[in-house]
Amino acid sequence: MKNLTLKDIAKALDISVTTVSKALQNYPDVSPKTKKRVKEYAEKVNFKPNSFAAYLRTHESKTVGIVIPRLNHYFFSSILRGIITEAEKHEYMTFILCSDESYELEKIQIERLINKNVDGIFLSIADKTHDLGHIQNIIDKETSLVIFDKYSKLTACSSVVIDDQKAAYTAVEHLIKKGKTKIAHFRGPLLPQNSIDRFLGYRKALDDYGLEYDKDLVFICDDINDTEGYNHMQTILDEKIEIDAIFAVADLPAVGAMNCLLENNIKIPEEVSVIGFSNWLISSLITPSLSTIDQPGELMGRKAFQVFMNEREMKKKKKKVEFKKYEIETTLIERDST
Amino acid sequence: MKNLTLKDIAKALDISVTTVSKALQNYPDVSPKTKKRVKEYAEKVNFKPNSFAAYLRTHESKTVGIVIPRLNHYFFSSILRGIITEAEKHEYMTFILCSDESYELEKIQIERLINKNVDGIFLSIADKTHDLGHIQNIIDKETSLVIFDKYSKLTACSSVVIDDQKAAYTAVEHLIKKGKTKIAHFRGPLLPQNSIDRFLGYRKALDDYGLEYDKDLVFICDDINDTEGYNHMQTILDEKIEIDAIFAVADLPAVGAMNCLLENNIKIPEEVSVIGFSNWLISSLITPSLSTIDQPGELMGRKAFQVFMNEREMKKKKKKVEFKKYEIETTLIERDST
DNA sequence: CTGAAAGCGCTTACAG
DNA sequence: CTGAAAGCGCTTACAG
Repeated sequence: MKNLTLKDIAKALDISVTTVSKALQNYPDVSPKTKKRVKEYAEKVNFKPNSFAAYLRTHESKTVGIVIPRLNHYFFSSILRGIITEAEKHEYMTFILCSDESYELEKIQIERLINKNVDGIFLSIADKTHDLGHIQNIIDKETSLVIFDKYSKLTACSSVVIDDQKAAYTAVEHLIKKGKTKIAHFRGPLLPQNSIDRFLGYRKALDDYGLEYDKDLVFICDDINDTEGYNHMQTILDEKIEIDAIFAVADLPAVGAMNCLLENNIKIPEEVSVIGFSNWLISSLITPSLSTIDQPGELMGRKAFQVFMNEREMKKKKKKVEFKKYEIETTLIERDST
Repeated sequence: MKNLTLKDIAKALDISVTTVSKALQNYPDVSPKTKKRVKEYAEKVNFKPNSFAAYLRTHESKTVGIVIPRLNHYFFSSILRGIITEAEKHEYMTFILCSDESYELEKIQIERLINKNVDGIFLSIADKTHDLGHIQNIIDKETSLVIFDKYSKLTACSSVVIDDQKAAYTAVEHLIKKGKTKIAHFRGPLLPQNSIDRFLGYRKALDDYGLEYDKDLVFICDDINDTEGYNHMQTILDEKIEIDAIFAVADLPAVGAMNCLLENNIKIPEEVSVIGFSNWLISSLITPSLSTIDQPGELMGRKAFQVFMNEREMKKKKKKVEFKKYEIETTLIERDST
């Protein structure tokens, strides 16, 4: 079944292609009568203009792309959901690509999106990304860019993030208020800003409450998964490091740590409290349920798309776009592990 | 920064646009010398042909679309990963849309994809889909279609699925071999073929091992989540229905049931064994860890894309495409809950 | 208010 | 082996 074209409609109604095109786009210089005829007919035959042909003239592809570091990841899936849902409302389609936390792959994926002429790119910078030239590249083309989750001070674009430092502070403060004094931190890798910020929030809470910072209580998770949490906890036990609480950079390492504690019959939260970060589905389903910081992914995704749309409108009106850092609120979720 | 065009290259090398185009596509009627010049230059300036313009001639968009019922869903995320990874290898880009298990939305999403001129659509039919007219619609256009996860006998297309009946049989057989005789089934909704098949596998295992089927031990999960599993288990306790095992249609209801059992201090697996289905990440992380059926999503996704590519090749060679049902192997994963 | 014409950036049948 | 020309399906400046 061949797709209908403007030409087909023009022929059927015995008017010109030009008039059909203008009528469908509501040009003011088409008579109401003609407009009505055209629109009714187009509706009847379910005509949709070919987006590829339209692009060639308008340079709008009505397409955006997302690059995320992980695909099978609760938080990023929530973000996807937010972006896609909002995109649909505005008749946008969304390409998904994954960087696998690799700098090289991230570069390639961005290039792919640029070559597909997307109108905008949504990016969460990979953990291993140490250089932002490829991101500058997006900005140099006329493609819009919105960064989410991972913030970077260095790029000329808007970002939708949370206040990681504040959120981490809240988590650690919560542990302190529960009477904990020897709080370990399972932190993320060294490069990404959010793992740095969560670490800083941890330190600040210790400082503010007069607890001494002990670098031997900080463990790095290079991959943010349960195994790393488990292993770090095992190390703590093996080396008899004294702790009474853990603040983990994310829920999975927290869950890993809890499983190690459970296997060793260490009581949670009485002997060791554990708090995670992100509020993955799993955190409410395990026993004991995991206290955590809720990081509203879907909301962040929606916001990111809205920012993109606004900036696009501004550009179309030739107004100057001001880049902003949008911060989404997080909440402390108290459960049984603290 | 304007994008380069064939024209720019032609001008730079002082040859015609035609020759540039042919050289880049390795036409045999271009001299090796010219080819080399063109290719080297194109490489140097990082030229990529505009895919929208190319589409207008070739009617290949190098774009596919996926419609899944759930976005934040471990199994579907694995499938996404499989399809996207394979698509990338073949220079395809992937649109993601979500039907939210709704028939109406599924219809709309498919129409959207068709209007974006995707070369192929990958679909897991929504639970609420009761009519397949919109799917026939894809087939009527020249768009390729591959169905995955949810199988339907009625559509003229290939599908990549598991043998749900056999997999369910294996799960229930496992419970029986552990000495369980009063096995409840938390089944999925009535419509989708896979929830029917898992139910049939359950019944067949009971039959084969001489256990009587008792319809009062079958509970329907309309939404396949933990809450439904929890609630059904609560009902069983409230109504003092005697069971010694549960086979759940998926991991989440199994986890919900386990949480209800734990709260009531009922020993797993001694008093009640629980087995799930799918092998979500969570099943290995909870305590006790959940036995389940591994359903290799990423593999299914890869296979689905390969099927699409093969059928596309066939079509290009004007050969007849034969639709097949590809079955991916599942494995029983024994853990602590059985 | 309507429409002929140019052009977006490609591909390819055809002529030389 | 090379290139002029037509055409994919739109949009829009321009003429009438």
